[in-house]
Amino acid sequence: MPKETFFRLPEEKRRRIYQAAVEEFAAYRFSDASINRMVKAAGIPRGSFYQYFKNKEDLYLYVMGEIGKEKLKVLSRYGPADDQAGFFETAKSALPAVFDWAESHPLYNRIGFLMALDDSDFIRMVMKKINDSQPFLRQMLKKDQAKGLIRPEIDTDLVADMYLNLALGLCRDYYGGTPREEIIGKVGSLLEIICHGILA
Amino acid sequence: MPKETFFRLPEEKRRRIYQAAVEEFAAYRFSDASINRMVKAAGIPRGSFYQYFKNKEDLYLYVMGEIGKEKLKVLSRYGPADDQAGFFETAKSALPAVFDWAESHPLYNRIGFLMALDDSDFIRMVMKKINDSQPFLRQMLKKDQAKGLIRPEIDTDLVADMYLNLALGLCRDYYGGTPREEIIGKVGSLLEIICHGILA
DNA sequence: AGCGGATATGACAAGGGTGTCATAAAAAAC
DNA sequence: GTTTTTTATGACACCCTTGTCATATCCGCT
Repeated sequence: MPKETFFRLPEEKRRRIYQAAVEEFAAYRFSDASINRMVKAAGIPRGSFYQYFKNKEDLYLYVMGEIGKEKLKVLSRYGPADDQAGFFETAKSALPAVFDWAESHPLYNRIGFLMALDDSDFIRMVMKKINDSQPFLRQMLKKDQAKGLIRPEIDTDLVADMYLNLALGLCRDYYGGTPREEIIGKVGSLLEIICHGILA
Repeated sequence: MPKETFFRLPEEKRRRIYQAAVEEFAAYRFSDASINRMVKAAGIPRGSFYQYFKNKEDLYLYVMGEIGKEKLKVLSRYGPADDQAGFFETAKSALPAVFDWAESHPLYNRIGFLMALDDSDFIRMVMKKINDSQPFLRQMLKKDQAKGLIRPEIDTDLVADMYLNLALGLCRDYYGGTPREEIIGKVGSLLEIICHGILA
């Protein structure tokens, strides 16, 4: 949690600092991010930073919190998913929304991606917390299986991990320069394969 | 390539340096590895290192070369895979060999794993070189498709990427503490799902 | 105007990293 | 034994990082 002083700052300055932090964390993994660079970009003296935040971890958690808020706001605009829709329809229909999110918040998206490349204890902890707070995917698969849509011997949690892993790989391709159209095509193909692979 | 001086070194010292380098690269990604730590572990003065190697990149490439040699030696012991065997049988039957390799060369394996967490240009280049030199998996899938074992509309290169990505994820689980038996079970299930997903 | 708390600031300490270089020592050649 | 070549070595210069702290400045209140 940032210190009180930070929230008492004039709006403009606070935004400047936030922006610089986001850019730093989108350019470097948490472990490689530098407060020196960040304060320079924000145009504040180094000492001030420690007046606003306890340390780098504190800043990171604050940024993650803001990203979470924004994500919730955007996703809620897409309305609650059809309660009866299965995993595949949901995954497919959510694709545009996911891409819209990624392309309208490229920096936020990059921060999320870079988390997967960081093996520090701190980031592991953060990722675990985020994962535990988003069990939608897993529940949806379990529901589909209960309905008999998915073969009973399939481990749905494994499928969820599979999907998330593959998504991460595609995300990497995306940052490697593969164009959006191609990625969308690949996601479709992957879903198709998994679909064929687990359906009853 | 190390400098001539390095190869003229007494066997014992050379091995000591190599061992320290392997341990350093298995403990830290290339970008985070420190020559300071390495020379300390090897018990040689800092200046000597630069007498043997041009820089960290030079050392890394040398280690990778040695690992490659060792891998080739071990894999060739398992004999050439049946030329008629398809992707799934091969992948399944190769599982023990892969695990044996990983468990008998834990440090080498860790180095390979850590490469995937490094996004420096240098490591990207190294990974690309390694990937391009091992097209077995891709060719095998194409052959299966030509035989009509795999549906014609499937993009086999995508399947190869899929498999490699998933393997990487499981590797991560492995280092996260998931026991060998569980991983093997998961690999089997994943192969099963992909199999069902792409077979004709 | 004067006081006091909040804020701003850059120097500082202490640690890390890399690569170079002059010199010392050892080895080899003569 | 002297000269030449090879190797060994740690100090050095320069870069970076984080977190602290004494001091300066600002701002609101009396």
